[in-house]
Amino acid sequence: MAKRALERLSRRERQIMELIYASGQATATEILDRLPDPPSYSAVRALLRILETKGHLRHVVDGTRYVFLPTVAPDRARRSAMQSVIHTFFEGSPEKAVAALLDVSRSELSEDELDRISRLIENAREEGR
Amino acid sequence: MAKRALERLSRRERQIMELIYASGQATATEILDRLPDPPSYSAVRALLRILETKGHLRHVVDGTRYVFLPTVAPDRARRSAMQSVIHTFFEGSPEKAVAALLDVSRSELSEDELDRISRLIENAREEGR
DNA sequence: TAGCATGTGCTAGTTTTTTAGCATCCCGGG
DNA sequence: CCCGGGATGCTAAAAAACTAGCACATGCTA
Repeated sequence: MAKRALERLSRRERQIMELIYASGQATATEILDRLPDPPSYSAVRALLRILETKGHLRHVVDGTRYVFLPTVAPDRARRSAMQSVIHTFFEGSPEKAVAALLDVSRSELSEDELDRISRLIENAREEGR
Repeated sequence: MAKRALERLSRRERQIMELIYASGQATATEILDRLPDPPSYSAVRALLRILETKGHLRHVVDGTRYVFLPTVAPDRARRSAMQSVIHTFFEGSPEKAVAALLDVSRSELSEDELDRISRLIENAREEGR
């Protein structure tokens, strides 16, 4: 699957994929509820079918409904998304990205979280040796 | 300007905006060169005009050409993009986002950069007090 | 078991996006 | 001064995206 998959989707397709990534999985109704400028229910279902055809989604049956999931493993999707942001908005510089990240979430970061983040960096440092 | 501006753009519009964010500014020709599945030159120009009309871009004249720039300050755009990724892919957790970030850029992070990143976190910690 | 609520599949049609091509303008060289 | 290259503006039309609505299936409950 292409790395820049999200890039090639239409507006609605992308909105839907992002919703599903954000929640891990979703039914047509849930998506409809969360979609901005919500279209019709049918429209959502049509898009889900298209996304499934294109290979971006799969579904499992839950009683009478379909629950949709990304075909790409969450972990892969995350890395890919992060890499993409670093490239597009931070000139490829992880450092600048971290700065913005801290800046954006400053207010909600607890001491504990900062500790854990520090530790992540220590680990990275050690593995780099 | 809406925070989720990128969300509402069409496929091509978004591709172009991302290119321009990535390079800071660009001419029609440059964009054409970098666009995946490149359309015609005219098509690119039409899209640039639309983006300008919608208020996402502005241009300055450079000799005979137009150089296009985002109307949103880079800094704002960055934060907004980062926030968006954290929300969509990391359940709103900055910690998870940092983890992925380090993971993705591990190979290219020097000791120095890790130092500077550590310092960023120290600063955040102090300001939190 | 009939009726209702909630699902899905599909098709046809509208709307938006995307595209190409032509007319025009401006600059620099011959 | 006249021409060619390289820009832009605009419009019409092709292509893609998006949408609505109908037909049918399933489970629940009165």
